[in-house]
Amino acid sequence: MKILVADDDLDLLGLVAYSLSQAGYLVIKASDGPGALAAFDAESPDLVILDINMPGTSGFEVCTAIRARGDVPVMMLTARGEEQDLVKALDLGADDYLTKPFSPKTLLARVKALLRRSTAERAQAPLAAGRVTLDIENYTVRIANNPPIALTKLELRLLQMLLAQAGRAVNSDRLLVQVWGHRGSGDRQLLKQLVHRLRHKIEANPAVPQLLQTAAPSGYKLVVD
Amino acid sequence: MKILVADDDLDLLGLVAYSLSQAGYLVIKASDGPGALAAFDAESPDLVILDINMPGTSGFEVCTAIRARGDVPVMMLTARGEEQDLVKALDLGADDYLTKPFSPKTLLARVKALLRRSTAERAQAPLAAGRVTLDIENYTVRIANNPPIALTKLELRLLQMLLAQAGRAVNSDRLLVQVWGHRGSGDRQLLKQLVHRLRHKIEANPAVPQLLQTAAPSGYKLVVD
DNA sequence: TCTTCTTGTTACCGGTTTATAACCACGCCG
DNA sequence: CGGCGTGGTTATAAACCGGTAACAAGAAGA
Repeated sequence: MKILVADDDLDLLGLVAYSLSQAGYLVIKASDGPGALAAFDAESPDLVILDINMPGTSGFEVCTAIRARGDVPVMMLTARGEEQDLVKALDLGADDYLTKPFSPKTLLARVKALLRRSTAERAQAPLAAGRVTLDIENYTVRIANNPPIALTKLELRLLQMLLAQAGRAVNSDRLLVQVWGHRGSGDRQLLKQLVHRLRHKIEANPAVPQLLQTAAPSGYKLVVD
Repeated sequence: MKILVADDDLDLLGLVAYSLSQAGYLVIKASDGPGALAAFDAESPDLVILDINMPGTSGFEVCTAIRARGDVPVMMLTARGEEQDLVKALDLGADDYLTKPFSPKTLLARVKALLRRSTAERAQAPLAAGRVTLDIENYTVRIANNPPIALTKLELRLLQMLLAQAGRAVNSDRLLVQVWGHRGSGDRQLLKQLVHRLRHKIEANPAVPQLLQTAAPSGYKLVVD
């Protein structure tokens, strides 16, 4: 998870960045408004933390600009007792705010909550690579421009795993665990069957697979080109 | 918009309720945990404001119970300097919190932000989509220009959930939780029956559903054209 | 209280999906 | 050549799922 932090107070910036990176987040720093926007465009972070009081371009303007670009969650930082700011920030579309001073613990808790919420909202984007498009919601695949093909639960999961590593071979044991869970590990027959059925669905000629190919020495890969 | 407020401090409860109702919200009050849950089930509010420190059932427990029933936004109230509580509350799935004492202005700003976010998330779950119009007050649906059809409580909730995601498939487990709460989770038979009964009410030919269709491999969707 | 409507429970049917087993073809290596 | 491991295929059994019916339990209203 990538987090953009913008604050002109370099001490605070360093502290916030340190706390976040300790917690495993990748942090991008900016010390003014224009810098924050440039970094936003370059890095497309998953979350933005903005100080309201920055010289030049204020946090408000940056927030507005970010809102215009998409729905990345934005957290505003404000000095204590500036309720005006807070109301304005939330009206501009900020998702949360923190009043300085705050503890790293609080920061992390709020960041975590925001990220959880936003990833939960997305979650349902179609997964695609090359000519293969997977519609997880409707349990269908679409190859090139052909009509969508209905999939079963297991077929979907197998394709999902292969698509995530599109073009590269995925080990059989790994697939077994990912599709069936640990229960099925070691049972190659399950995978054989599933591949067989899936090929009959998605391949023009199942005997000579173009998409779902066998990869030596023990695995499969999805060729998407 | 309906807001449920639960606090054992009756002065504060009154103050909060007054501020909110002045702002045009419909307020339901509760002074303890069990009362809050009962009111929640009876009124299905759009937002819940919970004091953490209540005698008997704590705000945490109430919060957990509400999370289990759906994704209504929850705001927690906590006394200053209780960061443990705050972290715990957010981990339990609370969406926001306020530290006492707070001004009515702050309260309203946060409430507004939470409600805006949740309604945006729900993709403005309306009472109507395409030719299907749901009258929640009167427990009726209207299909195209036909006369309204009376619904039971469960039928209404099911339609409400499907209508909110009109056209898209909704997972059975999700429906079970949303309609029955966690109690019914895992019991597909309940859903089967409800769908069956509902189809007999709203479909011209229940055997070939045009509106309430089965979505592979485990869900239903409302087709509204 | 009695009656009616709603909801929950159990059972069964037919279809699909998944699991299990057996068999074949192929390449590898002694 | 012949065992052995691998992947592909076929066949069959078991599990699961959705739809339906019938009935019991519960809630609501007269």
